Amino acid sequence: MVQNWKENTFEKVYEIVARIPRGRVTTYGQIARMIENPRLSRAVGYALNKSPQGLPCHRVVNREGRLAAVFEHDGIHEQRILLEEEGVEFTSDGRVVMKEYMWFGE
DNA sequence: AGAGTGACTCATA
DNA sequence: CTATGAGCCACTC
Repeated sequence: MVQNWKENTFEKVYEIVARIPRGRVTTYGQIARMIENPRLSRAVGYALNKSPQGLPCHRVVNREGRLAAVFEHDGIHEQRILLEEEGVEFTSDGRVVMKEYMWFGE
């Protein structure tokens, strides 16, 4: 059915995010490619904004290796703490070492 | 239907 | 490196 393809797409986004292994990160664009909509990166971000609770959205970063500014409150990046707990390394710029920790799915 | 916005990305300068 | 413009999709008014 095509009537709720949108919900389907969003569901896929949630599934993928929930599927990100511990200690790994991925990007919006990568998720978009996984759901066969490479140009959906923007909508993916929107979907994550409306994402249900319990989703490890802190493992989703942009191409630079940084997470959305909304995750930062009072000058503290909670995502960094969470990811560091999982073993993800950061550069001195505060960016994730994408080369080592970017997840391309299975 | 049209315009504005946003957790994005890419190409140029 | 930063700054801009453009393309993309979904949502809201």
